[in-house]
Amino acid sequence: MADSAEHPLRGFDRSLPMALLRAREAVMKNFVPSLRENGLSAQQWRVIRVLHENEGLDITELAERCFLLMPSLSRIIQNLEKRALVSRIQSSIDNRRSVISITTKGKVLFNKIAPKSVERYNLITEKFGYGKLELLYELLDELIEKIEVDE
Amino acid sequence: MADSAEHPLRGFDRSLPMALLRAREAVMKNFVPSLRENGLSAQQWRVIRVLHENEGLDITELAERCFLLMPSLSRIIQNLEKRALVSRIQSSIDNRRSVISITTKGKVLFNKIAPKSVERYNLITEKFGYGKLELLYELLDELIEKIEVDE
DNA sequence: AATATTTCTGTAACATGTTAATCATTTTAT
DNA sequence: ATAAAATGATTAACATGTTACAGAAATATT
Repeated sequence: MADSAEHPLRGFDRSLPMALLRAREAVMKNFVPSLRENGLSAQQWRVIRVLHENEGLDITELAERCFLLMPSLSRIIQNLEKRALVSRIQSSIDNRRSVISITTKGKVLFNKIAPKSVERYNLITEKFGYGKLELLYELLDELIEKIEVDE
Repeated sequence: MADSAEHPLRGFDRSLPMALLRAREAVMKNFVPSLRENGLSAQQWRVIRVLHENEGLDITELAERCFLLMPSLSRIIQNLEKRALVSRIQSSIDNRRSVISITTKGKVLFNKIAPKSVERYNLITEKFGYGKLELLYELLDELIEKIEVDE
């Protein structure tokens, strides 16, 4: 009864990855432009934000927390470094490792953008409802957790 | 009381876009490899899938249904066309318009991959629970709807 | 100590995301 | 009918996603 013969492929509009993608796009819309005004992509903003929360991370750790793959992050750091928004220090203990930090200039940019992020989040909370938002977080966390068990 | 002074920027781990992205990645993991075995990216699969559901779409319509931007879709179609998985017919009514259809070869590939997609979906349903999954869909739909009102 | 293995990081190559610009074809306005 | 505006699709240019590979340094094994 649970075999695929009785559960044909869901209509594309009802596929879970698409629903998640659409929701993400809706949430990000109207925030990306304000990032662009400040010369940042969404991914660059992720890096700045994580480094602001947690100064001095090696690139592997940073990739995990930003949920970026190493090759992408490698290029992003090179870009941000050129613009002096982050700095790189070679570890003296382990010569393979680089430690990345946010610069003062990066912090200034963070402080300029952060209020817009908060504003966006507050608007969404207001429109959708605090309780539902919390419920959504719980469901998403549980979904991830249960999928990733023995996988 | 709802001003940003009392609601500072959420920890990055609790940001809604990240939660949605992580959930999406978890859902797609272990399906992308089986696509790759068949020489398709996730986006190419989306196009094949939508064309299988709905044969004969112009590129603008296809972009909307696949949730792809036109430049991406334009390249993807060129790729799939070279591989004879889709075909393009110039509209005789409107010379600007191209109508894209899935080929027999494309349908064969679809039928090869679709069961794996169903299998993946069934596994997730089993692990997460049917009721919760439906609830998640409803929440995501409502989130999108409420965000997009007058925006 | 010498070798093998693992780890950290980077590069290569190609596909896609994203904004802007372009080009041809319709459609609208005058 | 003609000029202006809108539309469908593509290309350009750059950033990122993704898999595979490579190089250097640390660690483990022998």
